[in-house]
Amino acid sequence: MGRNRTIELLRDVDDLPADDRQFVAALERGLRVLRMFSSAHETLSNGELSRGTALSKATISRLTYTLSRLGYLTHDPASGRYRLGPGALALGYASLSKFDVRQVARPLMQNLADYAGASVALCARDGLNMIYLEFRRSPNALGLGLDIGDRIPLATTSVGRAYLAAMSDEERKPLLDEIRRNDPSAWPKVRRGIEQAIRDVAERGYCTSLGDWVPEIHSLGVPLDVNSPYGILSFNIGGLASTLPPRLIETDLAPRLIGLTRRVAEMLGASAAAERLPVKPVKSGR
Amino acid sequence: MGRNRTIELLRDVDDLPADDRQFVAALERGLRVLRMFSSAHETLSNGELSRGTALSKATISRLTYTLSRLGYLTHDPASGRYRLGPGALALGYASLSKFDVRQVARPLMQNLADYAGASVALCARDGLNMIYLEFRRSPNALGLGLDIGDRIPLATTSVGRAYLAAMSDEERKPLLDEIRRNDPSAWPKVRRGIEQAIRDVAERGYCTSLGDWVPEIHSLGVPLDVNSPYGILSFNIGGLASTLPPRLIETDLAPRLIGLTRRVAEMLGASAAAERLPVKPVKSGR
DNA sequence: AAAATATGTTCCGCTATGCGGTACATCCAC
DNA sequence: GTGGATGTACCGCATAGCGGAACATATTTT
Repeated sequence: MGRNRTIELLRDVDDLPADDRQFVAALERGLRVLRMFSSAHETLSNGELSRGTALSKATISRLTYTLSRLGYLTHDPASGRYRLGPGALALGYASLSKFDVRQVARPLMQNLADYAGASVALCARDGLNMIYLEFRRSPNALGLGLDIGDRIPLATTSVGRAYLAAMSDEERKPLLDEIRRNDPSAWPKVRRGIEQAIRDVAERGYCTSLGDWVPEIHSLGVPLDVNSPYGILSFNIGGLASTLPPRLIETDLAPRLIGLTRRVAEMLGASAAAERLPVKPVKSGR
Repeated sequence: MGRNRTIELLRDVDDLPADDRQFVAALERGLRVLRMFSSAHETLSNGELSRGTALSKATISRLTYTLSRLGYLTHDPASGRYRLGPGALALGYASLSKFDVRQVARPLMQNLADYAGASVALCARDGLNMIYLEFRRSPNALGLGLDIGDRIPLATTSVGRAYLAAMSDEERKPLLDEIRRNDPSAWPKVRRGIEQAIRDVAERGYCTSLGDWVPEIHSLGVPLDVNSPYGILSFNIGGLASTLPPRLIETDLAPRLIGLTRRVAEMLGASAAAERLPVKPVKSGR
C-alpha cells in the first residue's frame, strides 16, 4: 500500500494520532522529560517534572530512574533534584558542532548585536517552536535570559514569523492548522500577526514582533532560505522595547539584518561534502 | 580479531541488570539510537543503526520513525539517511552552556594547545567512556577528528586513567569490575595500565597513555577534583606520538598541564548559586 | 535481461512491558 | 501532633512494542 505519501514535517508533541502502530510512546515520554531541562530550568524535581509533562508520578519516577542509570540525568541526593548529565551533552553537541552556518554567521551576529545594543539569534524550527542555534548579544544588553538550545514560540515571535513567511503555501498550511488547534482562542490575533509578517517579508524583506510575545520585547526577523539539513533558518534582532523603537528598526536595523542575512547566504555556496563511515556491528552482549 | 581501522567510540554500557522492574527499556533503546550519532557518524541509515545498536530492523524502523516525528532526527528522503534534528540540540546544549568550568578553562587550554602543537581536552565520565566537555587544539595539530560531545574509552586513555586515579578506592572498585567484564581478554593489560596510572598520579600528579588506545597517539592526563555536578573531571594533552615524545611530556608538558589544572581549580572557589524557577502545570492536552 | 543482494516498511501474534491507582514512607510547616 | 507536600514500591491488567517473516523497492551482479 503506497499510502505513506505525507511529507515528513515534525509534528509537535501533544497531538498523537493515537492509533499509530509505529509510534513508541515510552520513548516519547522519556524525551518529554529530558526536554523539560533548559536554561530556564537547570534542575528539576520529580514533582516538577510530573506537573510539567502531565505524566503520572509513578511514570516519572521510572523514567528519571532510567535516565539516571544511563547517564542522561544526574541526581543530587541532597536536594532530590535532577539535572542533565554528561550523556545528554553528546546528543546535542554533535549536531551543532559541524553545522557551518553558525561558524560563518557568528562574527557578523556579534557585530550587529554590539551595534544595536541588543541580541541577535539564528534559529531553526522545532515543532511549534523556534530553537536557538546560535546567539550573540551585546555585553550591556538587557533581555530575556535565553541561550543556545532554548525554544521560543513560532507563532508570535519575529523569527518564527519570518520562518513561516519563507515557506511555500503548501508547507505552511498544515503548520498553521496546528497552531490554530494548539490555542484556538488566540488564533484570530495570531493569524493577523502572521499574515502581516508574510506581507512584510514579501515587500520589505523583514517582519517584526512588537510585544506580541512578551509585552516589553521588540524584535525583527529575516528568513535565511538556504539548503541546510535543518531546513529554513531565520535570524532575529531582539531586545527591550525602549532599545528597539519601531522607527529605528525600520530605518536602520532592518537593512542591516537583511544585509547580514544576504552575506551569510553568499558565503554558503560551497558546503555539502557528506562523509559516510561504515558502522561495525556491536557484539550483542547483554 | 580484526584491525580497528575505524575507531568505534560508541560502545555502550551494555550490561544492565535486566530484571529491573523500574527500568524503561524502550526509552533506553531509543536513546541508543540517538547516541549512535556523533562527529564520526553525522548521518546514519536504518541498516547501520540496526547493526550498530544490535536492535532488530523492525525495532529500529519504529524508533527512527518516532524520533523523526518528534524532531530529534531528520530524514533525508533522497539518501534515506537520518541525522540529528533540531530537537536533539536542545538537550545537550542546555547542560553545556551553564557549566562554568569550561568558560574558565578554555583560554588556558587554548594557550597550552598552541604551545604544545597538540590538543587539550576537558572530560567527564559517561559510563565506560570519557566525554569531551571542552576541546581546544593548535591550528596546525594533526590528530583524531574529535570534538565536544565525543566519547573515548575510559580504561586506555590518559584522561580516563587520570579520572580513575582520582576516585576513592570504594568508588573505583565497581567501575573496574565493569571494565573487566566488558572485555575480559584485554583486562590484564588494561589493569596494568590503570595501576601504573594510579601510582603516577600519586607520585607525580599526572599519568600517560603512550599508544595504549590508538597506537600512534600519545597523551597525558591530570585529574581535576572539583565539586562539579558531573563529578570528577580531567584534562589531557593529546597528539601524535612524534609530537609528544615521553621526554618532552615528562620535563615540560606535564608540569604545564598540572599548572593549568591547579589554576582552574583555584578560580572555581566562587561558583554555586542555584536558581530554582517554579514549573507551571501543562494543560494535559494530548 | 533476470537474478541476486541489500535495503527499509508493514503485518501480526504473543508476551513482557510499562502504566497508573493505591499504599507506604519521609520530610516539612505549623 | 495533624495536614500537606514529596518520592518510592507494589502489583494487576491492558496493551505497547518486540521480532520473525512477508512484502516492497533500490542497487548490483551475472
